[in-house]
Amino acid sequence: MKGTAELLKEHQLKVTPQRLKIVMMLEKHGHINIEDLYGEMLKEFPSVSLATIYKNINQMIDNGLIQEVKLPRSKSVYELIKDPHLHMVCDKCHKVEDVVVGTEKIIEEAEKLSGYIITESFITLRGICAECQAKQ
Amino acid sequence: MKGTAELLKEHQLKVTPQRLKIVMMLEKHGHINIEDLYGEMLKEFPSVSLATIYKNINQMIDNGLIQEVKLPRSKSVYELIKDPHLHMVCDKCHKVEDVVVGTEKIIEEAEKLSGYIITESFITLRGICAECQAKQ
DNA sequence: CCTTTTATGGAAAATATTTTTCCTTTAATA
DNA sequence: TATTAAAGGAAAAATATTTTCCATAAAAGG
Repeated sequence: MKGTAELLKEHQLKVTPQRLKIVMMLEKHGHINIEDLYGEMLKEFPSVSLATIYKNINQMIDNGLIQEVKLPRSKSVYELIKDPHLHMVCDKCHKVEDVVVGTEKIIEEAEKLSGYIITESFITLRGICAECQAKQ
Repeated sequence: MKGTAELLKEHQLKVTPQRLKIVMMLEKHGHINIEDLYGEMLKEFPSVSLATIYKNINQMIDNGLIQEVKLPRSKSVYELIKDPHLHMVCDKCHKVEDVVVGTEKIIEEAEKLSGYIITESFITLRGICAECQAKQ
């Protein structure tokens, strides 16, 4: 397993305590929004600034370490970049999960119908997660 | 064909000149963001307020007439609600187009893998449109 | 039509979100 | 260590969105 500090260095980002914490939060939660990230950061760095959060998130995006995930009906979350996957959002508990599903069929059909050459796909599915189904 | 005023009435929205213009812009452009919509509105209603744009857009969303489309790397656009479709965004000219593609396969596989019951899907594909390919 | 009711539009203020500036401190590297 | 470049934090600025308040306009009934 790759260390968090190494991950930062590989993306040309100096290793600072704040950045380590941000990446560790992403590793732990998978997906997190600015507000929640700021709240968590405050616990460990009581004087951290929202500007620091934004500056770091934007740099991590620019350097290809993380990406923004725009979700229907809610604020964007951020995640470490990994193999292509789609997102599932639960309408009840609002958790976000990754799922790896083959998308070649859809992409080929869309290319054929539209004439586009497609370079990237963004797929989000809304529904009720298994746990919330069980709770009803 | 259905009149614009009727469309508003069907969604419990009073017919006002400003609302007619907003819906006509959506009918004409297909997709438009707040900034561009405001710019177009100003041409016909020089004293229109951005608050009016936002209030109306939000009401039209609440009443099921339009929906927000969140796009990667750019501002949200709005569109009239119609049959399910996915969005294609051109990296060169930034236009947004609808394409109707069967998504059952992906959704079934995602449901099976995740245990979710899926109620809605949001798919956006990035690439180069046919016209921009021809231009190179 | 005219009146009444209720919602809308617009101006301004308020709130929320994101970015920038400026200066001190810290990380990297020699 | 000493040096250099970049990062963090406070505050302000910029941007985006929502709310408030009131005059006006749309809808519906008489």
